[in-house]
This record gives sequence, structure tokens and C-alpha cells, in this order.
Amino acid sequence: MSTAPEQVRARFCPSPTGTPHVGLIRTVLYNWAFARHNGGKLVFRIEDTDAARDSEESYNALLDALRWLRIDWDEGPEVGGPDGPYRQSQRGEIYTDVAKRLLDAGELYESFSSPEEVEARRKAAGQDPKLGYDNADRELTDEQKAAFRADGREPVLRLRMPDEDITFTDLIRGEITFKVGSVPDPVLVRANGAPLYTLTNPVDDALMRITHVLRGEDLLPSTPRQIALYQALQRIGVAEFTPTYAHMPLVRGEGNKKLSKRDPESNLFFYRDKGFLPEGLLNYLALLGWSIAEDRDVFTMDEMIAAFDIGKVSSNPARFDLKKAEAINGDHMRALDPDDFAQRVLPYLSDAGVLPASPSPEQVELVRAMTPLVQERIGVLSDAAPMMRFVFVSEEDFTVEPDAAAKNLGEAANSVLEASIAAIEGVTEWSAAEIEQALKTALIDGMELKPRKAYAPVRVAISGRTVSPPLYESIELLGRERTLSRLRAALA
RNA sequence: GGCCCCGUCGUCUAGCGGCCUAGGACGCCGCCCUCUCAAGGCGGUAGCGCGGGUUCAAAUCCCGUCGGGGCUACCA
Repeated sequence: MSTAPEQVRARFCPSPTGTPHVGLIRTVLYNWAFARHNGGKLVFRIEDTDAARDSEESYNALLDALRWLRIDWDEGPEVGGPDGPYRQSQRGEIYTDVAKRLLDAGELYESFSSPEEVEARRKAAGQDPKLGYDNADRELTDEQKAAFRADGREPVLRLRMPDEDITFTDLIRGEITFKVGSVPDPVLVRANGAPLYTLTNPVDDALMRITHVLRGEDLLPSTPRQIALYQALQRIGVAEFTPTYAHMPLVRGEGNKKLSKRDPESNLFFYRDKGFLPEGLLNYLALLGWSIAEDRDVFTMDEMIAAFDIGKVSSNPARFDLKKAEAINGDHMRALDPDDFAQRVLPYLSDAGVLPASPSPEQVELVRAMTPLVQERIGVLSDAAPMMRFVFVSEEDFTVEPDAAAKNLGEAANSVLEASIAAIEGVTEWSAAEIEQALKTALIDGMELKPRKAYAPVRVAISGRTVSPPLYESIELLGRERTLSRLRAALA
């Protein structure tokens, strides 16, 4: 095994099936941070060799996801590079050529056994069929092969696994050994000539000179056969070295099982729709197996890149915790510049129907004015909609939530509302400070009410909810006319 | 079943033989601040799976055991 080059080359090679999974995103994140930290390259490759499962829609979703997250790559789709194409569906002749050379060199052999025959042989020998292929076709003679072909059967191509243990040093887990004989000769090419992942993944890694393979722990069992293939590729001159491996812990969901693709919480876009900030989600995902320091867990991507060390990644599986994810995201939200926050919250207000798809400049200005009032009270952007709705809703559409009305309005509240109306009418300079002064004088001093008691009916009357942005500022933003009309409407 | 991985508060982690009567964060509980809700501040709750070794000393090293997980396709 010769040594790898100085330049780090990591890769991200998803297969476009379904929608992007948060575990997959954690995988890119670590690869990206690893490449950037080491001043290396990140290669992005699409493993779409399974026409039955891959889709263009899923491919586009992958690009959409990475762009949203602002994770960039140095070589791959849309940016090109010296080792393209970067979609395996366009690299067919490369695999055919490499497979032929491996076959000619005796590294691969033709295998005619059907799965049923293998199973039957295992059972006949009193063994568990789960043991898989029994390497029975390793030494087929030309006559035997001709006979199978005469029978109308075409062979798959299998890799001859080495007759010795396979040991490698995992950057996260240390030395791992797979005993000789524990991994059956894998199929690399289908009977119809189609290359499989078992061939294409290591071949492309070799051709793209990938130095570090950082991937999920679920792929650990496939490592020995990939190393065996690498050894064969080196013998025929296709690969120059075997990459270094690191297997990252799985991301789990509720219970102890790995987060399933079927689970809505595994879908990256679920978090985008909810209003997570890319930097907030990424920060949380980074924490699933890695920590930046003993007493700190909120950081920027630049800080992560500066500090990331793949060797420090934990080897235990981590459970995705939405509460903590939102808490981390909330910290990032509060750190946002108010103009930036306002821009980011706009689409969520439109989606919630609080604003039209294309808000007017006046509406955008109002959102900007409300930003300081809501930015620190929410955990995800979509939370802004119910909190800001009362300012944008028309008077005809304005309603008070039934529970809020039942608890805070009604006859008992009439005197407070009437006093508030009079106070508001008397405000000469329309500002939060003046409004506060007027209400305080009328309700707290005049009626000798506890602040808690005094403001609840007013809040519910003007915002429709018991929870709202700060009252005086809300009234200022609402304007005198609408405030008065809502207060009057709230009278029992 | 076989192969492989993993085992510190409920959860994510720090810890790499003495700095640990185990630190931080989320959650939860209480208090403060306060016009609501948050945010913020203060305090509290809770953990080294078990059993053997090694050592003057073990959460840290070794063995075993139990438990959890992943893989086991002519998917990736």
C-alpha cells in the first residue's frame, strides 16, 4: 500500500433516492468541514446507478439542499472538474473498461450461481443461508462455463476476496479487523453488464484520487470488500493508494433505531419549512457526534472549520433532539442582524398567509419595524407568523382567539377597555412611550389595577392572543384608529 | 444465526490513570427580572450497565458478561 498524497480530497456521494435525510446532511457537513479544515477539496459525485430507485427530482433536491445550506464543493455537478462526469449514470464505459481489465487480470471471475442455488447449497450443507454466497464458482473450468452459457445463462462478475484477514485503521474507531472468510466474494457487475455500487464507488474514489472516505457507520461492513477491490485496482494500475476511512456514528430517531427515511423528522426540508436557519441546523447537526469545546455549543461554520478534527468525532450513535435543535437555532436567530432577520422571515410570513407572495414596500417596512419585537421571542422563523399576524390582518378578518377572549374579555373587562379607549384617545404624540404613560396613568394609577390584570384585556383585544410582542410597541405599530376600533369591538 | 460497531445525567457531549466529591448544553423544577410570551440572570434535578482483573490510584487500561445498534441483495 503506497502512501496517499498530501492534498486532502474528501467526497460526498449520495444516491438520489427520496428526499435529503438529516443523517446524510451531517455526512456532507463533516466531509465539508474536514476538507476545508485541511485546505483540501470536496468532490461531489452522484451515485445513480440504480435506475429503478433514482430520480431527477431527488437529484435536484440534493442540489437545492446544499445550496440552501451554503455547503460548496470543488468538483462535481454544476462546477465540473478534471475527473468528470460526476454522475455515475454517465460513466458507464469507464466501469465496463475497468471491469474488463480486472476480469482479464483474474481479479474478477464469472459466477453463474443463482441466489436460489446458493441458498439450496447452504441448506444442504446444514448452514445458515444468511451466510450468503459460498464462492462456489471461483474455479469454474471453461467447459463448465460453456455449459452454463449453452443453457442460456449469463454470469455476474465477482471479486475474488483475498485469503487473509483485512485490517485497517479507522480514524474514528481505531483498528478494525475482518477475519478471512467472513466476507463472501461480492458481485461487482450484473449478468446484464450493469455495474453495481460495489464496483462504481471504489473505482470512482480511485479515479478521483479520494484520500479520505468519511461515511456513516452503516457502511462499515462493506469496507473489507472495498479495500480488497482497491488492492486489485492497485495491481492493475488503476488506483495508486487506498484511502483512509472514518465511519461516523448513526443518527437515531425516537427509540434506538436509526432515523428512518420514512420518518418525517428525517427530512431536511421539514426543518427548512419549519423555519430553521441553515447555520442553526448545521450547528446542531455538527453536535451529533462532535463538540467544539468543553463549555460551548453555539458556533459559526467558520469556527467549525477552524476547529474540526475527524479524529475527535464520537463513535457512539446520537439521537436527534428537536428541542435542542430549536434552542441552538434560537441562539443563531438572536445573533442575526435585524435587517437580515427581516429578509429571512418574509417568505415564512407569505407562506402562512400573513403577507401576500410579493409584499409591498410598506409591508416589508412594517416587518422590519417589528423585527426587534419578535426576533428574540421565537425559536424558528415560522413562529413569527402568528405573532405578527395582528398587524397585517385587515379589520374585517381580525378575530380574537376564543380561549383568549373567554379568559380575558367579557363584562368584567369592560371598565378596563373603556378606560383604555379614553386613554388612547388622549394620547397626543403617538409613540410607545406616550402610550405606555397614558395606559399606566389610566389603569394602574387611576383604577389601581395590578399590571398583569390591567394589560391582559388590552393585549387580547388588539392582538387577538394572550401572547404577543410588547404591548405599547404593538399599539404604536397598529396605529390609533385600528387600536381604538379593536378596543371598542372587544367591549362586551 | 454470522460478521462488525457501540455502552458517562432523560438527550447530546467533556473526560484519554491522579486536576472527577465527573464539567457543559438541551429538557425539567424553583427564584429573579417583567405588560404577556420569550430572552437574560441565579439555583436545583439527574449519569460512569454489571463482574473480574492491572495499578499506590480507573469513568479512563485488559478480560468477561449483559445490553443496544448496523450489515448480512445481481440496492446504495
